[in-house]
Parts: sequence; structure tokens; C-alpha cells
Amino acid sequence: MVRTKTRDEIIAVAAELFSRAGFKGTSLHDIAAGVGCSKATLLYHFDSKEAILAALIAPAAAELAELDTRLAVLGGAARQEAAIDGFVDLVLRYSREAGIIYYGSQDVLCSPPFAEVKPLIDNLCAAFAAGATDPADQIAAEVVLAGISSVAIGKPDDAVLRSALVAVAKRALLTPPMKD
Amino acid sequence: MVRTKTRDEIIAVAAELFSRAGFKGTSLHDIAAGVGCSKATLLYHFDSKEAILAALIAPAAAELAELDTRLAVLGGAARQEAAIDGFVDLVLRYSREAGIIYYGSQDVLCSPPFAEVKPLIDNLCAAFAAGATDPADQIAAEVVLAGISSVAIGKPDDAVLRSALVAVAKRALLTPPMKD
DNA sequence: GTCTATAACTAGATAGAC
DNA sequence: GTCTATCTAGTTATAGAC
Repeated sequence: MVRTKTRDEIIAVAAELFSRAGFKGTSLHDIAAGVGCSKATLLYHFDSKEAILAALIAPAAAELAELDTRLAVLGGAARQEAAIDGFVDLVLRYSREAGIIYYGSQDVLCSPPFAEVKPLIDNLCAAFAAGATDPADQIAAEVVLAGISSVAIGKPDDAVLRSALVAVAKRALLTPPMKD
Repeated sequence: MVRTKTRDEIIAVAAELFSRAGFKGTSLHDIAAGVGCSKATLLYHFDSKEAILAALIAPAAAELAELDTRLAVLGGAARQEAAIDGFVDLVLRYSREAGIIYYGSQDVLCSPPFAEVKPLIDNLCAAFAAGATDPADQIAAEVVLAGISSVAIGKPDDAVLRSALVAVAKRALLTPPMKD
């Protein structure tokens, strides 16, 4: 993976456009115009439009895999808390990439490197549910995971947002103490 | 608005395809193949591809507007509860349409009839927040609204899912009783 | 490493026969 | 009301000059 100024700028512009208009809704012409180069230059640096997508997703996917590894050695409540904190942190630092992954339609998401992301999200959802057997608790985990992703998308990292996301996750997921 | 068998079938097939591959990711050819007719037939029944989208979204948008009207005369906790119940009901009965609206990229969502949907969603979010002034509570409302939409999308209406969505919304939004 | 020009293809939409 | 054939414009990707 060679690093050049133009290559990095292509990734930056593509990330911005993909997150606003979607992968299918963004053409090579749009990206080239944003960078200030020709379409041919894009395809000199990347094999294809999909290769641009793969390259810009890669760092976020790698960190998600890291989080997955960290969670694997934990269990129960500690795993749940680490999953919440870790995911909120990740989605705020990669809010554009999260949007691209999250809003990507099925056919785009079935292509690499998304294929490897899917099981990591499933693991994360299981960690959010903290081994609950009640279907309602598993659905709650899905709601929180999806809701956090959706709200964080496109927003800059921010302390208030970060703590609010963690707070609502814990309020929604921590089993309520019987009655009140 | 004339009702014909072919017209309705076009809407049904388009709804299915748009929800799986997105508006941009679905071609007239795809829809025609699904219906078993030609592209020209699609454009005999509808002025354009976008007109198909508008027609299939219309019933869901109309019901959302109805919900908005019902909520307008309520206040406080009653409004919040009615918003949660009403939205969960709506999104489960129109789970495909919800996906199309929810996952639609910006440029698609800026076109009619989506322009009128956006403020209704904002009102709904305010009802979820129940007039809370704390930014964290408003963010919680966004998370719950987005999470419910996302989880319901594409799923059949189901009593377990319905009650679980309502339950997680109430757990996440009802302000916790001081400490525990 | 970047460009212009263009190939090869697909899109949405139209014309006109039946 | 549905079709085949076609138009125009836009798409990804390649060729070859600089």
C-alpha cells in the first residue's frame, strides 16, 4: 500500500462523497472534480471505483477487528461495557466510514472488504446483549447498536455526543432492577 | 390516481427491489424483469422512475402525517407514549418503505415526496424527547428513533418484535429515577 | 504521474407498431 | 396496454501522448 498525496486526497474526497450520496450515487467524475484531477488519474492510483471504497474502509474495518479481539477475552458485564465504550469511540472517530458501511445497500455490502465486517458487527451485537436469552433483550441490543451508528454518522467527534451515546446505551441495555 | 393490476404489481416489485438494492441501485430493467414486462410498460404507468418511488412511498407518508396530526393535540408524557406506540406500529406495517426512506441518500431524500417527510420525522423526534432540554436526552431520542427504524426494516410485523421495540424505547427514554 | 480522447457499456426515457 | 427498437446521456475503464 503506497502512500502518496494524491492517493490520500482521492480517499478523502471519495469518503466525503460516498457518505453523502452513497457509493452508487457517486461517479468517478464527481470524485475527480472534487480532487481537481481527471478520472484517469483516479484509475491510475486505484484499480477500480470499488478499490477506492475498499481502501477508504480499510482503516475503520481494521480497528473494528481490533475491538473484536479485545472483547473476545472478556465476558459478561465487562464485555458489554467495553463493547459500548469501544463502539461509540470507533463510530465517532470514523463517522463517515460508518455511514458508508451502514447505509450501503446489500449488493455493495456483500463485496469485500465488507464481507469481513458483517460477522464483527454480529459479535458486537452479541456483546451488547451480554448473553441475554430473552429475544426482547437481543432486539434491544440491535436497536441500540443501529441507533448509535445512525446518530453518530457524519457528526464530528464531540464529548457531549460521546457521553450521551454511552449513557443511552447503558440505560437501554442494562436490565432494569425488577420493578421501580 | 388510477388503480390497475399492472400498476400495483410494479409498485410491489419496485418496493422490494428499492429496499434491497436502493433507489440508485435498482434499474428500470430490474423492475421490468421482476414484473415480467418491458421498461416501456413501466413508463406507460408512471412518468419516470422517481414517480414510481413517489407512488410507493405515498401511503406510508400519509400515515406518518396522520400520526403527526394525532400527536399535535397531545402533550408531555401522553404525547411521548403515543409517539412511541404509533411509530413502532407504522414502521412495522411499512417496513419496506421505512427502509427506502431511511437508507435513502441525501439527493434522493431531497426530492418530493421526501421533502414533506423530513419535518414529520423531526416532530416525532421531539415527541420522543418529550420536551427535554438536556442535549443528552435529545440525542437519546434520536438514537431510539433511528434504532427502531433500522431494526424494523425489512422484518415482517410480529408481536414479539413490536413489544420489544416499544419496551426498549421506553426504557431508554423514560428518565431514570434519580439513582437506584 | 497526469492528461485528453475514446471505447464499451448501461442508464432513463421516447417513438411508433400492434 | 404492451411491445420492440432506438435515442441520448451518463457510466466505468482503457489507450496512448506528454
